[in-house]
Amino acid sequence: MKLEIETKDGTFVAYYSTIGLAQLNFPDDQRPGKETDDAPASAQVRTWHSLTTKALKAMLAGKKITSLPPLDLTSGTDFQRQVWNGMRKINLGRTKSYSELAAAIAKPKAVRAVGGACGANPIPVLIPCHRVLAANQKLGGFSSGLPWKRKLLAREGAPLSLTSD
DNA sequence: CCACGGTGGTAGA
DNA sequence: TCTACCACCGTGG
Repeated sequence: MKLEIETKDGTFVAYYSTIGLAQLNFPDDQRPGKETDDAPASAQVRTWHSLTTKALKAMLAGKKITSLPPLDLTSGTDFQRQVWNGMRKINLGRTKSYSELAAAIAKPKAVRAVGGACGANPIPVLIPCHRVLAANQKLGGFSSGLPWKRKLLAREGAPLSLTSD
């Protein structure tokens, strides 16, 4: 099930499975989604979508998220889910480096793999992959465009010493 | 600044 | 299996 979200920053696209929110795309991001059918959204999906919309707009405004729909992370591997869970613990306005995050899930040497897991994150913004920086406070990468990463961090007031354009 | 080796996980052949 | 990627990190010119 595919539904759009209009924001001041463009139109995001959310995909829902029977479990919950499965994917969120940035505006103009053509990442393929798991669209199953075009039946009308069930009452449950509409409830989820309203939560997603509210949460996304809060994030874009740099505000704290109060509630989230259930997330369908079954597309990821165990390792990727560990990483995603780990980064959901990073608070608003805080950042962690890839190596700190690797240490947080008890795999201090799996640093590069953590980077890979961030890129595989199907639900950016709500799973705050943008709060993960490289070691020296450098920006690192971002699959859907570095400008978004900068923008999100700036909106929530995260410290950005070096921007490494 | 750049080059390089050591890493762990993933996708594809 | 084996191999070639990586949103990394430290060290060393």
